[in-house]
Amino acid sequence: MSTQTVTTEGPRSKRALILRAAIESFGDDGFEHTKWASVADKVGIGQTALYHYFESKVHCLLTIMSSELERSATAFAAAVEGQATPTDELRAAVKAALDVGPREVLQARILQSHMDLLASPRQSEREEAERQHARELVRQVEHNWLDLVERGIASGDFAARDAFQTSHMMLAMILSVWRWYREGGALSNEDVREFTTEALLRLVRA
Amino acid sequence: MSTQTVTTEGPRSKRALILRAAIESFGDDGFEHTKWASVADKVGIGQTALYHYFESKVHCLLTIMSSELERSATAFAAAVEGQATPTDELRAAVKAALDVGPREVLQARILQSHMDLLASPRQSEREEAERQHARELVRQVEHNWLDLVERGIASGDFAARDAFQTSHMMLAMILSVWRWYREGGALSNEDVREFTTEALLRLVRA
DNA sequence: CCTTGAACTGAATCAGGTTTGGCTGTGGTA
DNA sequence: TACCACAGCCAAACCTGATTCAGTTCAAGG
Repeated sequence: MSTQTVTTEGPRSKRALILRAAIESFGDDGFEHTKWASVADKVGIGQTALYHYFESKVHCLLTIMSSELERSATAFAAAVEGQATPTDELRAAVKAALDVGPREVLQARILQSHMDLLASPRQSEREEAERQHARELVRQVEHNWLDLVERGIASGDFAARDAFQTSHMMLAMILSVWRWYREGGALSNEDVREFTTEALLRLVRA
Repeated sequence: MSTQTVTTEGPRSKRALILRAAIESFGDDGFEHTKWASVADKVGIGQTALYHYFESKVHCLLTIMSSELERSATAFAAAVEGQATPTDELRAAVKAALDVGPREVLQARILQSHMDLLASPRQSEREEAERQHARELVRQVEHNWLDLVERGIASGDFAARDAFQTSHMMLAMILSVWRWYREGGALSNEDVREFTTEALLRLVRA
């Protein structure tokens, strides 16, 4: 028995396929609107087989959210690494945040739409663990930006203003892009990055 | 028979009470997490009585969203009315958007969390009608801000930059407040309004 | 009184996520 | 070679919570 979800991926594992299918479905049709069974269909397995890999539909969602958070946290660190000034760091961080493929866009949208899920505790042990993990990563991402702002203020590159509000606002400005941005729309990814970077700099510059 | 929802409020109608209870529950615990029946309990009626007023749980949610959109659209119009310059208009609009009571904060949060619901069509007629209505109001609100930006650019008060991206970003900056703001927290409503207004002005000013 | 319709209800029904119990095939090992 | 453990899978039963059914109550108007 047991719905002991796998931690070490076996060679025949369909975990990655399920995640991929779930991201597409959740991203395109919305989480509550997609039937868990339809994800199974997409992968080509029975509905109950899903429970071999995830404890529940929500657990799968939390996993997707964590993975997106993980990506954006590490991308930030990598981008900022070795930049000369806070201004350059900011440019690099924005590029890292916005220069992503279509799957990451979907993940970002999914993450944003269900951020509130991280607020209240989960019944199940594994779900709760995943939630805690995601919360930690959120803190990490927020901390990354807060730190950047504070470095900028300390160095005099950025104006001395409430760093907390500033960093939250920056994050909101960046993430808001996914609300309206569509691949192949009037504005290219490059355009958006350029605009967003300048907007952020206008916001913080001394 | 029929679940013909009431359009003209009768004197014994509990519609307003239901909405009030639903806003509290959806706002505090989240829409998917609150049981429709518990809303009925809160009001003191049987679960099925809810269907006399709303076609479904989602229909109630859509109604709440519309009402919040309506409020913010008209508040914007009223605030901007009669201001001398686009800069003054912006100040007034931000004040109108952020100077709201606790119930409106909840409604704003509910609205944001379920914006994606407006994307895909609904099965039921009345739900779909309410969705269309809400979409129209969203367009209206976005249009309000876009217009403001364009007026500002035309008058030379604001710098000439992509008005579409600018207005979306402004909206995001304002709405992001509800993600972290809590009544009685370290920052007063006044503080936040002040900070946000200045941030927006820095963003658009020529 | 009698009728009408808003307001309401308890008892089904239904949909979808989840649990149960068991089957299959592969890789390691005695 | 025989066997074992366990990842991977499934059909059918189950449970929860939203929704529908088939009425009942009650206040106002004629």
